[in-house]
Amino acid sequence: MPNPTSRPYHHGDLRRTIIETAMAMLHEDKGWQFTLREVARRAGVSHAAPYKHFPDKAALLAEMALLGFDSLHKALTTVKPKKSNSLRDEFFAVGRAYVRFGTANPGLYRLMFSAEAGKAVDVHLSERALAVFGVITELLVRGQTAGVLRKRDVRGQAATCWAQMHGATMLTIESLLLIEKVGPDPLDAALLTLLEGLEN
Amino acid sequence: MPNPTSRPYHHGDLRRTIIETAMAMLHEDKGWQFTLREVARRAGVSHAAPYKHFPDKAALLAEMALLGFDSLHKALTTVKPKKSNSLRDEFFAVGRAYVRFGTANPGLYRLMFSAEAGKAVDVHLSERALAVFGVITELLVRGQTAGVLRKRDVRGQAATCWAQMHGATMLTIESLLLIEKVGPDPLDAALLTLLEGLEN
DNA sequence: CCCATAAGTTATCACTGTCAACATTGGAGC
DNA sequence: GCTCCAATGTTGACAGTGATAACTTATGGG
Repeated sequence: MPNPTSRPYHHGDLRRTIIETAMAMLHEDKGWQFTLREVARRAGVSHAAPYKHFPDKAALLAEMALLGFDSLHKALTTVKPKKSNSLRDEFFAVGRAYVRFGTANPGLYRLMFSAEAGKAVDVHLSERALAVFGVITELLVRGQTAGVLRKRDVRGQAATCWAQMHGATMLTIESLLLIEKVGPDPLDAALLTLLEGLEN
Repeated sequence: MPNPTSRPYHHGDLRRTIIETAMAMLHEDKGWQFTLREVARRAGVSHAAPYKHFPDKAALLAEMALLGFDSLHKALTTVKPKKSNSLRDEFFAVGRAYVRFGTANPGLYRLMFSAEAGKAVDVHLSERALAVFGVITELLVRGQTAGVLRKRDVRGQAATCWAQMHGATMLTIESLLLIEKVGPDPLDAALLTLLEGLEN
């Protein structure tokens, strides 16, 4: 007979719970300890239960990384510059949103670009990860057709922008771009310099 | 009596051997397994021997990261543009040297900017790590005084350059800047765009 | 020559990822 | 409504890891 005070034998939606618990742990970011057993413990489930939903620790991490790319993609596409419709404003808005996502979720962001997420290449080349690249590309294409940006290879430009944003994000996360060392607002300075290198 | 065929009880220079072995393992980069015990095994020493020279696994990693920064610093300072002395050439030479260092030593480079190297902040803020930042800054200052570069806050410019190079390096290491996806030479394109954003 | 101490070893602990064997349950088909 | 199966969860085990303690060896300054 089922004990009414204890949780039922079958959890019901353990897969989601595991991911959410793991995300929460990643968010706490305590020195990058991330044990599968601790996830199970926090989810109130035995240490082997996660293996019924993920073949591997790496599989769970890969799943989380992909969710991170989805989240980042949404953060970039839902950003709306306040009033002006100028490409410059949009460029800054997207850039700030990107870095803000990273600094708000440092553990997740690190995971997304870490080799730990299984065979990293597979994760990164996933459509969901490339969607982020697509947002930048689309923005640049519009800038080129509007005549605001120089007409160069747009993939190269997009790679440049991505590298700049990724670099700024990582250096911020790792506390390398300390404000007192590097000036008042390194991000805006970086975005401005980058934009001016792209503009006509 | 000492057995002449076996290694002597005291290794003699185990600290150096450990670091070199660990560096070699990092260079092989086989999926980022990095076991202290495996290091000891390869060094032909018992699994607890490294603890006589490093208090921690993190301490060894931190030491290696610092050596990496030294190495990167040397790579940047010893680069000599072939003939021309123009700042543009030097800028490209330094940028290429930076990314080349990262792609040539992906494991080490990842470690240098990874949170795993102990309290990462301490490592990064070390004088030896900031020396790399200094190389960029010095180059920019010269460019500004020569009137080639815009006279803006040089720390912000240096941060921008560092972020660009770091981002390009990481995206290359993680196989994200695939040539076929992104154009013929994303690095040169990025450096050119960056430079044009800095120039007068 | 002696012996304190640095430097290496073995043994052990708690913990992890992973797997196999077992237990429980919800639900599809009769 | 009953039965059985597959999905889901549990327990127990194994090898491998970081770390520490207790022990052993050799080296060099007095």
